[in-house]
Amino acid sequence: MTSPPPKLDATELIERFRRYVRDHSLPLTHQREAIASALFSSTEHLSVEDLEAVLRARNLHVGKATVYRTLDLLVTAGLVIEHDFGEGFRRYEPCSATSHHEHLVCLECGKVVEFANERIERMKALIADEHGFRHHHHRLEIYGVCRECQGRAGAPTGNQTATTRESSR
Amino acid sequence: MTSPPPKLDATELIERFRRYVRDHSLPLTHQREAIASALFSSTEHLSVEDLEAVLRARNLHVGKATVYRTLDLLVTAGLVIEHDFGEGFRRYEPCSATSHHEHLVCLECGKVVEFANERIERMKALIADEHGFRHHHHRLEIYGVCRECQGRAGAPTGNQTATTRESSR
DNA sequence: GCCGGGTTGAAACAGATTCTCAACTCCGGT
DNA sequence: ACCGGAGTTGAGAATCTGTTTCAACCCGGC
Repeated sequence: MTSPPPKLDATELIERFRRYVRDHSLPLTHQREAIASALFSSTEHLSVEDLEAVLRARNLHVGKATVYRTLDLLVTAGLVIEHDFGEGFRRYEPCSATSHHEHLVCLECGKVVEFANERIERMKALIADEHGFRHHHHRLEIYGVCRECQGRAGAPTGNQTATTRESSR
Repeated sequence: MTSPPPKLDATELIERFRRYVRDHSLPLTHQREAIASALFSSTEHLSVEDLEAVLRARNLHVGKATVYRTLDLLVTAGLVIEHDFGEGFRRYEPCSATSHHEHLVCLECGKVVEFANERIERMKALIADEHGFRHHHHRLEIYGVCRECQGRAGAPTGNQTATTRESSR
């Protein structure tokens, strides 16, 4: 009922990206490859800041405008999913093999766990129907404290997953 | 199964706010009353911009810093709920009598319809459990096109509810 | 190798929210 | 009613994410 969704691997995604770019007669620039590869090589939900860190670690300099533009392209191509967890900025996730999944977000360490639930899927369609809405997409996030963080209970936060950062907003 | 949630009325909420402020030995300023009263008198999901418009219409000048600070106070007091519908800014809603409800958001006109669903409520608790999360809160929004907007199909948008505004982000 | 359209990047810009800090207001004690 | 001090206010500056601008540059077809 809830299962860990396997990801398409990075090379497969890169390949699809190349195909997409080619098929749309867009130039395949170094920057685009660098950004796509950096994002696809991660299984986290990366923010632009995270992504820039990865690029920097690889000694690549890419302007932020290009990062944003390429992310938009990847989203349009359907290879990347954009998330807004209410932190004041967006996160990007390589498109997984499983059609749709929801997120559990840890309020302490920022960890994000994915889950899929067929029943919720059906229910949201039903509810949209009931209210005369043509369903387009939805967003379900459960916020709480993960098992590990419950361990060091009440600890005044501190550590952060690769995916995370102190979110004030 | 899904029902229109009745709101606590404005005077009740104002009263609670006064009590909260008093009990915490905070000064009850004109600005605070003005902001609370403006927000409580609406059943919409107001943005700060909306709220400032209401205040302006009442011929009250309140600095935006104060608006934000008072909203934080109201949220902390548990009298107002903060929402982020991914528009790039937040909306605020007077705390309703019904414990919890979700939102249907129209992508065309920005209308927000509320609904409550006991089954989803139970399910999200279950799922958090399954993954070892101590559930804190969640967020479920269904985005689609409302009946009215389906009527003038494909119309390039345009009209907006009181609650809304063009959202680019 | 040449050309032209699409891309890039630095910097300016935009919108929401927060911070700064001097002036001011609330309110309890007198 | 008056004082004093703690907390609040507001104008503007600052911050932060994200977008736009535009001249220089790169990709890919010829």
